[in-house]
Amino acid sequence: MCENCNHKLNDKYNPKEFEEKIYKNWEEEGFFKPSGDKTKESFSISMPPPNITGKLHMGHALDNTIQDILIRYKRMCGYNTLWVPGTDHASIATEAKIVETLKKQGIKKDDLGRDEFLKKAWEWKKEYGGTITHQLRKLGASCDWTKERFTMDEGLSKAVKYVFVDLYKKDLIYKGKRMINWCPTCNTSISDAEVEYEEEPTHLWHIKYKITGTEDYLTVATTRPETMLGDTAIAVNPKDERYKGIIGKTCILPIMNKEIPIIADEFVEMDFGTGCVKITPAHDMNDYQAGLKHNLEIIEVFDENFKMADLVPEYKGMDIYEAREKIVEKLEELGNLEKTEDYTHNVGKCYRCHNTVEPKISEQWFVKMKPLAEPAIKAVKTGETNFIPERFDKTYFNWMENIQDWCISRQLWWGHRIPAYYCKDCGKTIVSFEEPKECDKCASKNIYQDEDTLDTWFSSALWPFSTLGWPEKTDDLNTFYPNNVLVTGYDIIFFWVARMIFSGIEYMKEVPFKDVLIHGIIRDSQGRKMSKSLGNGIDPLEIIEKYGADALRFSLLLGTTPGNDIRYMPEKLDSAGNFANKVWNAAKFVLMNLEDYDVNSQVGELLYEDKWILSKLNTLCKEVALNIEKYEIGIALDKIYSFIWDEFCDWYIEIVKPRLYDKENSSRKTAQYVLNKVLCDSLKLLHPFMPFVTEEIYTNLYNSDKTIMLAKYPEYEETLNFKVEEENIEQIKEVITGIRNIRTQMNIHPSKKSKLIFITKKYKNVIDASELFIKKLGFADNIEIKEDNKGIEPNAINIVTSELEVFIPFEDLVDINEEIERLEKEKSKILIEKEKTDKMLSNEGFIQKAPEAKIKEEKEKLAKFNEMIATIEDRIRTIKM
RNA sequence: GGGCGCAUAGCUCAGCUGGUAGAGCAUCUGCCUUACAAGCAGGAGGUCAUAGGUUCGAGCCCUAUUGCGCCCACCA
Repeated sequence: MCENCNHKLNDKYNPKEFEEKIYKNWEEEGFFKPSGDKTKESFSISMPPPNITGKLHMGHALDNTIQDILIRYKRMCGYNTLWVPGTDHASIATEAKIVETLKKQGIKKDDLGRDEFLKKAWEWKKEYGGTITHQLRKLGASCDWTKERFTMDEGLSKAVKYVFVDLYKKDLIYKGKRMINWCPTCNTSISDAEVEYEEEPTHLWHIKYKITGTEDYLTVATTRPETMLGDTAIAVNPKDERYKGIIGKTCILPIMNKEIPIIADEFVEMDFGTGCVKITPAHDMNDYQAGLKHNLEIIEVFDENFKMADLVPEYKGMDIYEAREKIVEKLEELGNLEKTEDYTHNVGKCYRCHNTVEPKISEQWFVKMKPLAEPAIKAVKTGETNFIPERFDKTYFNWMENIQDWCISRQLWWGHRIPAYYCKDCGKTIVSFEEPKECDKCASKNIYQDEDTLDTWFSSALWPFSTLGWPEKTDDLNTFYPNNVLVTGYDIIFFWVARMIFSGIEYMKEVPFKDVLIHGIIRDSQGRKMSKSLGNGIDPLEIIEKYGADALRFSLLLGTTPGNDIRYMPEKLDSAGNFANKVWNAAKFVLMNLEDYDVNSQVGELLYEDKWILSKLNTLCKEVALNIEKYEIGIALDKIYSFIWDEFCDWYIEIVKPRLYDKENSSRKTAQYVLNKVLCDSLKLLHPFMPFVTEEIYTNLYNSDKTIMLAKYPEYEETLNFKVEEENIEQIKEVITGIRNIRTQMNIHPSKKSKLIFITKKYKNVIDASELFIKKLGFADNIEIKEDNKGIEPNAINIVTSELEVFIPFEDLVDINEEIERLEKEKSKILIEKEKTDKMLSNEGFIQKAPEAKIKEEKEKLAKFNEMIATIEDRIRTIKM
């Protein structure tokens, strides 16, 4: 211990006292920045940029804790690490938020005009856009804030423009009139991925259409009677015997009293409804396709605000549901409504506002997906990018292989404005990085820019390289692309992960990340999704306030597996807090006992227990590293937890106390050395998971060192592998547990000491060397070692373990008959175990086919059982004599 | 319609390439032992959803079934 160490840990673990201070210090010291050491391998992560409208929720806390653990671990391992933070402009969500804010001030978006609106938006961004990044600091995220980016900052906007122009030139972006999804609430087109389907109860209305020139009717079943005003055909399946005769004829569209053709198309399912479908090309994806195929007229039933258009004056201006009602009434009145059935179907909803989306024919910009998807599929197939857990590649393939062109234009103002310009005079479209001064066809200066902006995901698709300075050829790009891992939830594989993969391949000629670590979503204690409307969300900031960030992080990760949802139990926080407190107290103990310790002093010979704990620690180092490399974070944390609590605190510290309290003890310094080393390494191992407590303790213990963050992560060392001593101490532990067990059973107070008589030859040295702590932990005042059990009085308790035999002469406390009974019980327990082994070994198949090592192991076990049984039987006989 | 996940102690979950089940919380018993009562020591609690199969051996692999959940597709 350093001489100038005057620090003391406070009596109580109180994270509020140090978390903020520590984080500030880390950031100011620049510890989050890459080491810049080019001789070291690099390791990089791009943080999934949270929306600027957002505030930290449990999902962010989980996502960023995982990333922080990985980056802290790699940093301590000596890698040149970079974790790039940033935020996303989130076009739809933000625009909605700003519109809402303006509305409260009595201002309408359209009255303000585009430029003024954007001014307000940037003001809003400046004021609230940083909220979440400040909250991430509370969590302990060790990202390099000096490299923080925003999807709409200058550099990233440049990248977006560059990509748009380039894809256009490559003919991978085009503008066209298509049927797209339109959100009437957000007032913009959205992509297929942005539509969520929800089951909704509705009706199936059966409507009769009169076949022209006959008295016969066709019945059509529909969920959308209001769109019938725009019907331009009725379709049946060509194979349908029922309708064979009428294909090619016409029927009368009720209300409109219009003659429309009866056509045949394979897409009509014969066994659904009546087998007749009304075709409304303007308002249904399938109908639109059919309309194109059969050259049908496209009649829009709704106006641009999704109110009824002027097809029938009576309905003009009505909203969809009102019109539906009125039209059904009208049909009934006309006698065209055959029947109404209850029906449940899927309705498309906008993933942002959750209102029903409408299919709409509209001119939009699209990215041609097939050519981009192909190499992106290949990259995952060949393992250039791996999903963890693996099963998510199926989700990815399924989507990528069936992908449709991506609608990227949005009728919004907040976002990257599409770099397309139109000549008012000749109508030419000019897509260019710079705003053109004149039309390159007719030289007209009468040019205007496309009003639309790009899908927010268009810019985030470039995130892993645009944040590193692309399209400039930067040093960072060279060093940190591709990223090593992307950490995100399965809910944005389509939105983001897939799009980053094809963008990375297209522009960097290399996948953006090697691994994609997928985590689940956090649910409430009843398994429900956390949501604003349910009000069941848990605020991570409140938890940090109450329990500290370390406890929150711990509670989010202990016992979790990649890809699985987490049901969040607030009780987990108690155990997390208890653990932090445990570490704190252990450190306090070590500190108290190291006051007179000089780190530079000669270390004496290591005792059995010293080697035992060092060997355990050594194994732990190896396993934890392996687990983290495999992204088994929950397992790694569990191992560290049980090492610190069960091995170090419950055993080693207790074992070593007598040595420490005896200032004359020759091995006292060794104990101090081991305590110091084990605590120090444990803190380092734990640091990526619980950065704050570990830092607070570490810098207090070793105040010549500025931070634990940059300390070397403990590694496995062959010289610290003490298998024999490990086994020896495990045996002693078993005996001590046996002694405690008996004493509890017999209700003997700790203050009553006893004598312990060990029967062993093999363990004589171990017991001699361990006498001090065996006495303490075994409540003994005297230890005797004998080679056999001759002459032991009958009223002594006998404890038999696989390697050792111990007697506790409790004399008058022992009832001989009870002792016999107890020994018989012990014997039968072992017999049950022995039988299992017996059965295995007497199985010929086992002997023939099981691996040698396993057979040997079982044989040894059997021998051990036999020995134990013999020992117990011998004892019973002796007592009875 | 296609795909995926989950089902293990009272609760929430771990369980690696098959070797005979673990943790936290809760519960019971005894302890204020000078790091920690936010603690220590000890205990109880499981036909690993069901039925088959593969195997010397299955919580783990295969098949089927049941229940719960998710994703994709979109039959009006």
